[in-house]
Amino acid sequence: MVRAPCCEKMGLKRGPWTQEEDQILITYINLYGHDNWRALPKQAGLLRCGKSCRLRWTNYLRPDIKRGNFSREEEDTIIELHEMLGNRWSAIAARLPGRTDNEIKNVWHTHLKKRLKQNQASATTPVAKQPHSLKMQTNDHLENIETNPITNHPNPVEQESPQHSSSDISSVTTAATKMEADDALDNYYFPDVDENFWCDVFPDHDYGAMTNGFPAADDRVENVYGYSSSKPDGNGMDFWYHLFTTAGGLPELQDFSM
DNA sequence: AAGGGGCACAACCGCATGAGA
DNA sequence: CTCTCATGCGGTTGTGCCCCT
Repeated sequence: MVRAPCCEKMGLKRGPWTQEEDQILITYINLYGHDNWRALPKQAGLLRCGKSCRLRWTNYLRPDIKRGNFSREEEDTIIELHEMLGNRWSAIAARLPGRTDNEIKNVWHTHLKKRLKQNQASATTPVAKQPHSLKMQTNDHLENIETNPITNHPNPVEQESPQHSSSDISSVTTAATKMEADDALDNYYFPDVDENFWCDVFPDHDYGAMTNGFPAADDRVENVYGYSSSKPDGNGMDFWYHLFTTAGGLPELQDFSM
């Protein structure tokens, strides 16, 4: 398979984005969408490669991105999903509205891995209960093939989870495992996000609802997920509460509670 | 006050994969 | 069916900031 050249590096800018570049990209995408990332920078007048523009948009500029620290609930969710999916950050991100795969990847490497280590350490103490999230780091993890605690279906996914070591996360996840993980997750109710959600050009009249030049995406997000992002908790965790309760709950989560 | 180390986050790199010609 | 292109994805790196000594 011949790989397309990443970008013609001649004369293209790299490194951190400036506010001006951000604004140009936002304005262009709001007006014309991003049907063709490769052509986008040229048409928008940016000295960046399309890949760089896409990354900047998806990881930072997208209007629905939830900024700020991860809540404890979100972290717990990431840990649970990571158990099931391994290092499939995009799949995990798809289940965390407003969070990007890059963000989740970063928080995993900086916070959660550490936290799992600590849990693992405490789990080695005689009284400590074995945290659910550490099951895969032990040699007796094969027992977990029996039953997925969430789906109550036989599920080898956990067994295959690459998270064999919290300090050395392998990215080895077989295709079969991925499919099985997906099957397991398919038993959940995860609201689908229409592909067009990200591709839609914000119509001109939406500019009236823009704040500081950014389109107000809350309504769109609410419509897509069916949960209000403006609810008092502000975390959208109602969604996860609903998910976990309908799935029979995740008693293991208490292991991470404060 | 200075500087060294660690942390957090943004961005880049390269491979995988799907779509279309 | 094969080839090429565009994009998605995960791993890795670069850099700025903060804290500790």
